[in-house]
Amino acid sequence: MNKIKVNIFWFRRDLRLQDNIGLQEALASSLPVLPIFIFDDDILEDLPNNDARISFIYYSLKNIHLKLNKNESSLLLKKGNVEKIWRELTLEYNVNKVFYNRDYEPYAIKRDAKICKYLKSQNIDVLHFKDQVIFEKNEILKEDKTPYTIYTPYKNKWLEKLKNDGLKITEEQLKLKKFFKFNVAFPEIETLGFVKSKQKVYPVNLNCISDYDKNRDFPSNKGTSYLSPHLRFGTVSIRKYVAIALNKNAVFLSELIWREFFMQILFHFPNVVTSNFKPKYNGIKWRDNHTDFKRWCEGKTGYPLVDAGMRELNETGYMHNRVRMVTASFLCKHLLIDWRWGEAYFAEKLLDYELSSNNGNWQWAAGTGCDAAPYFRIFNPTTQLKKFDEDLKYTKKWIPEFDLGYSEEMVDHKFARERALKAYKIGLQR
DNA sequence: TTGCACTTCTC
DNA sequence: AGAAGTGCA
Repeated sequence: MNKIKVNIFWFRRDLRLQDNIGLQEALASSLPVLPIFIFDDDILEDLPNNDARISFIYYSLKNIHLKLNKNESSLLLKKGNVEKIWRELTLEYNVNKVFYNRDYEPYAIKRDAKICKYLKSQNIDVLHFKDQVIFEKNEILKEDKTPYTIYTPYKNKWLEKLKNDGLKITEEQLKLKKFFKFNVAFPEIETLGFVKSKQKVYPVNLNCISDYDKNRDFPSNKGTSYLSPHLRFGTVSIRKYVAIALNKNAVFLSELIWREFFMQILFHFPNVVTSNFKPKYNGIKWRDNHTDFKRWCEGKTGYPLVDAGMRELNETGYMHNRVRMVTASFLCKHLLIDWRWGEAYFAEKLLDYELSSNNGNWQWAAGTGCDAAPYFRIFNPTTQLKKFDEDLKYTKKWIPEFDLGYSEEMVDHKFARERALKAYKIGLQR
């Protein structure tokens, strides 16, 4: 039997048709392009079947599929062991080239290396591209060619390089005709074994960007961009938003640079996944208190801003940035609980969960990270509430029973503060 | 080597 | 005003 000759584009965390570098390259190749996505069992096994991120991925893919349908093509959706699926694909089709966009997480790097090796053993060319960042792994380095570990000099170099290189956004018309013509039904979400999540993903709020620096710290303001889940799964192009930020707001742009800063930290220092970036903090003796941890998770600490934040997270999969700092600081400092516990909880709940940012920011809050908050800087959850939610609008939104008299604080601030300072000091001496 | 600078504060 | 140290040029 004659197998059909195709090139394959492999969607992963770039779930869009517009300004998708690897996809553009695939469509510029000489063969019809078969677009595929694989739900990876190794990732899925740790997630409940109604996980909101799975639903978001599913509907983003369906969207792509429907657009392809208008051009007599389809998105080929697979689920299972990634290596096994690639073996099947190469049996079914005569694959000439495979295109994808690079991913920099430790798991993805390992997985892609394995798939590359297999494909090359089958004499299939593999072409991969930078798409999810402006500057990747080794593009922003110090004079001595080592990676930056301090944000500000990294940012300065990043901005300088952008100025020199310019921002390239592909305005090119999508070559829809180049997609492989075939028609497969797109499976229902239940057929794949998933359950549609009740949590919703907000569209990007462009309006917030021009006054981002003025509004972003107030959780009841409409100052949130809601961009993060879209950047996480690539339903929007980072280049588009960097271009907007360059015109409109330097603080907003700075947030996008933080994203890349932590991505290159994770790439160069993958041990941060399990260890303190600064080993001198390894001696801290955390209180492994499961009861206290549970109260934090459920938003029952008695500190209104902490509890409102945790409840927002539990209900919606989002949490305002300012409140993320307050809740994280509270767990690490007031409760003296290992930042890894908090990191894992956020990883489970956040719609925009990104290993590099989540890890980087948790280590920042704990004081163990690169360029972290000093260990003796301990957020006062009451002062933070007064500063950033004075009218209690945010607090009351997430704690409806607030007015009926709010519960007692689970730990006294002054006591907890001193306990943390002592534990960190002793830890540093160990 | 030395001087400068360091996301998001608290009391 | 103070907290302690160190990455970077």
